[in-house]
Amino acid sequence: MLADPLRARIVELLAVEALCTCHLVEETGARQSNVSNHLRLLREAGLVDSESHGRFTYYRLRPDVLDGLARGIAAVAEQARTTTEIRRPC
Amino acid sequence: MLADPLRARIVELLAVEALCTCHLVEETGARQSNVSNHLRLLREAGLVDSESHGRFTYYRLRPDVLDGLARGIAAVAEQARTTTEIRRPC
DNA sequence: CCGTCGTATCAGTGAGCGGTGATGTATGTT
DNA sequence: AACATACATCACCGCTCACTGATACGACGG
Repeated sequence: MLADPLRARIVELLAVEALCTCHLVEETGARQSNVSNHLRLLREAGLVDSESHGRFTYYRLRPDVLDGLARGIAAVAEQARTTTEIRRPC
Repeated sequence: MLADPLRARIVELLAVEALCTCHLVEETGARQSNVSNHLRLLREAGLVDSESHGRFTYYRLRPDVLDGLARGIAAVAEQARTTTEIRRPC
């Protein structure tokens, strides 16, 4: 999900401030339909919230979701760190 | 990277204990070549370490790398949380 | 030394995904 | 009402990538 370059860039930009699609199109240099498609995926993944203001649609990140993701990875890391050195035989 | 189901499963399994390829093949039910290919990617990504023991190759997670990943995501979340509500005009 | 086991590598294949252009849909402006 | 703007959606194309089967290679046991 975050592996895609354009999606990662969008997330970076949204981390700084809430932006609408046209801003993201400017900043990334990507086509409008392309940006819109990625925003759709991010929305469906629950990573961003969209808010309509007239003709504009502002997007912002959902820090709680990102935190949950970070926590999940950190938990795996922690579990790996406390791994017993006993190895299962083949 | 972690989005792939099989790769995610492998990481989960390796979080519990160090395992060799044959174990991962058993546990996941995937083909040996498939598992081996994914382990190659995980190795190249620096997420796992491999250690040869005779015919066997044991894999273990690198908690520091996972932690770095988690920290990176948490940093973005934190930045997003302190975002000013001032919006750039269109 | 030959066969088996554990693993890595490779070419081929099919599905999924990112990118594009065209079109649709509101909203705002004149 | 007519038009422009901001955005979403859709069908199509091209490429990447996960998966497979075959093959190669080293390690061990007979």
